[in-house]
Amino acid sequence: MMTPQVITPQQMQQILQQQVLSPQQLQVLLQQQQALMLQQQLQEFYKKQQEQLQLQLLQQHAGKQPKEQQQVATQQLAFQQQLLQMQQLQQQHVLSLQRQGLLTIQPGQPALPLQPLAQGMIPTELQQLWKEVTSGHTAEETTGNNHSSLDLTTTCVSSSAPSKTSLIMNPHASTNGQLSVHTPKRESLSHEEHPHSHPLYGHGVCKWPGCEAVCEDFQSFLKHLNSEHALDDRSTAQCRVQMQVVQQLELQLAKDKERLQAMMTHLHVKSTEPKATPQPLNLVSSVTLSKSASEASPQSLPHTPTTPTAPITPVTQGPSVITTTSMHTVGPIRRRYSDKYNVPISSADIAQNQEFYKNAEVRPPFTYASLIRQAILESPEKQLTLNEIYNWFTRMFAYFRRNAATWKNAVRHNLSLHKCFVRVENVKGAVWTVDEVEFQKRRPQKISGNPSLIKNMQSSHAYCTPLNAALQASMADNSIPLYTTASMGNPALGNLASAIREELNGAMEHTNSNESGSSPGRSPLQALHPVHVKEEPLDPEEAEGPLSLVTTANHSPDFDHDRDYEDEPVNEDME
DNA sequence: ACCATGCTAAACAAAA
DNA sequence: ATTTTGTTTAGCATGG
Repeated sequence: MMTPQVITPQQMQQILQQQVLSPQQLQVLLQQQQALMLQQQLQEFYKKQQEQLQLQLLQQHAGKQPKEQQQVATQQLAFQQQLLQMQQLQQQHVLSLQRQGLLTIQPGQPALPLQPLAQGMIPTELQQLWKEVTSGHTAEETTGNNHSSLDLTTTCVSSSAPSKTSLIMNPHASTNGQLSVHTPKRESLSHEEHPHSHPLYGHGVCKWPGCEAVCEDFQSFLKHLNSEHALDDRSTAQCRVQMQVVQQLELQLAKDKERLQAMMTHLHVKSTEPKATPQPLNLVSSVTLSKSASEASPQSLPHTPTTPTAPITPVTQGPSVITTTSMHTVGPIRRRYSDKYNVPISSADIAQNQEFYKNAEVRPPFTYASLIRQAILESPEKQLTLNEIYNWFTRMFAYFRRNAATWKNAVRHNLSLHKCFVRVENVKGAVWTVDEVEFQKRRPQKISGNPSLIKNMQSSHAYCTPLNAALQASMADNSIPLYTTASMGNPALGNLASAIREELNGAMEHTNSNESGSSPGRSPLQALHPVHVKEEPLDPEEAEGPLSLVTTANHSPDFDHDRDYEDEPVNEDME
C-alpha cells in the first residue's frame, strides 16, 4: 500500500510528534528504566555486601563482641528491606513494561488492514520514522538513502508478523512464546498466581497503557479488553508507542549492561549478571536486529558517542544521585500534535538530548522562539547575529540541516515577531539579544507542578495518563526546579544543565533592568542600542515572573565552539 | 465557537 | 543585480 516514497522531514516530524513517542517521551521512560536497572545493579552490590557482612558476622561471632554484631545485623536487615522494596518496584515496572511491550508487538503492525491513523500514517512511514528514532545502529545510511524504508518495512513485518491474529482480539494467546518467561513473577513478588494471568490484567485493573479500568474478574477484563482496546486507531497507536518504548528500552538496556559489565570488570567483581551481552529479549529487539541486518550493515552496535540512539542521558548516576537542584527554562515546547502521547520535555532535556538531536533528524520539540533564545543565551555575549543563530540551529539540530529556507524564514519571522527578541545594532552589523523578561511574559501557563506527579511517571503507562499530561505541561512550560527528584526516576536533568544554568544566570542577572545593562565591562553592548520596540501581538498585563530561576553565581567561561559549523551542510536538502 | 499560540508561506523592503 | 536580513500578513493546525 502506498508508494514507498520518501517522506519529508516535516512529515516525519509530524508523525513523530503525533503518533509515536517523541524522543523525550522515550527518554523519560528510559530514564525510569535506567533507574530501575541501577537499582538492580545496586542489588547486586548489596548482595555482595551482605555476603561479606555475613562472613564478617560469622567471624565476629566466633570471637567478638555481640554489640557490633547487632549493629551489623540491623544494617543487614535494613539492607534487605531496601532490597526487597527495590526488587518489588523494579519488577513491577520492568514486568509491566515488558509485558506491554511484548504484547503490543505481537498484534503486529504488520499486514493487518489497519486504517491509517488519524494523521494518515502508513506503515511505511512508521517504519521510516522508527528508523529515524531508533537510528542508533543505522543512522549513517539512514539519513543517506531514505528509500530503504521498504526494507525496513518488510523486515519488521517479517519479524513480527508470524501471528497475524491480533492479540488484542485474542488475549489468551498473549503468553505465546517469549512472553511466558516473564509471567511467573507478578507485581508483588510471590503473590497469587492466577490461572488467568494476563499481562494486561493485574490487580483487577486493566493494564493497558493509560487505561486502568477496573475489571472485577478476568472475564470482565476480557470483555473490557475486547471492547475498549479493540483493533482501532487508538489501540494501534498505543501499540506503536509501546513498541518504540520497548525498543528504546532495550537499546538502553544493552548499553547499560555493557556499562555494568565494564564496571564490574574494573572492580574485579565476578559478574553474576546472567547475560551481560546485549541480547534480544523479545520481538522488538529482533526487529531491530533484523532491521540492521537486512540493511546490509552487519556491524553491530556502533558505539560511537555520536550515534543518535536515543535521546537519553548517557549515564547519570542513578537513583541515589540527584542530578541537579535546578532546572532551567529553555522555553515552551511545541505542544501541538496530540500530546496524549507526548511527554514533557523539560528544559534540561534540550541539553540532555543534545547529542540526539545533533545526529538524528528529528525535529526538536521546542518552539522556534525557545530555540532562538537558547542559541542566544548560549553565546558568550548573549547576542548573536542572524547568521550565527542559523549556524547554531544547524549545529545543534540535524533537523535544521534541511529545508533551510523554511526554518530560516521561521527564525526570522520569530525574531521579528516576538518582543522578546531585541535587535541591537552594532558597529559591524546587528545582533539579536533576548529580553528575558519579555520572554518569560509570554508563557501564560501556570506553574502547576507537583512532585508527586512524578510518581506517575514511573508507571509504565505514564505517557498516556492525564496526570502525566499535567505534569507535562508544567514541566514543559515552566521547568521550575521542582522535578529534580531523580530518585523518582527522572534524572532527566542535569547533563548540560550547568551550561544552561550559566547561561541563564547571565541572562537573569539583569532581568529587572534594561536589556543591555550589566555586562561586565568588555561588552560591546555598550555601543549598542536597541533599534525599536516591537508590538507583541499578545500583551499580558501581568508582568510578574513567578518563575524563579535559580541563579548560581557562575559565569560561563567560554563557548567558543560556535564558529565551526559555519558552512557545514546547509544545503543538503533533499528538495 | 472562540481565542491564543505556533508554524509555514510569502510578499515586500532595506541593507549588504 | 543578487543575496541577506528584517517586517509583515495570511492561512492553517492545535489546544484550552
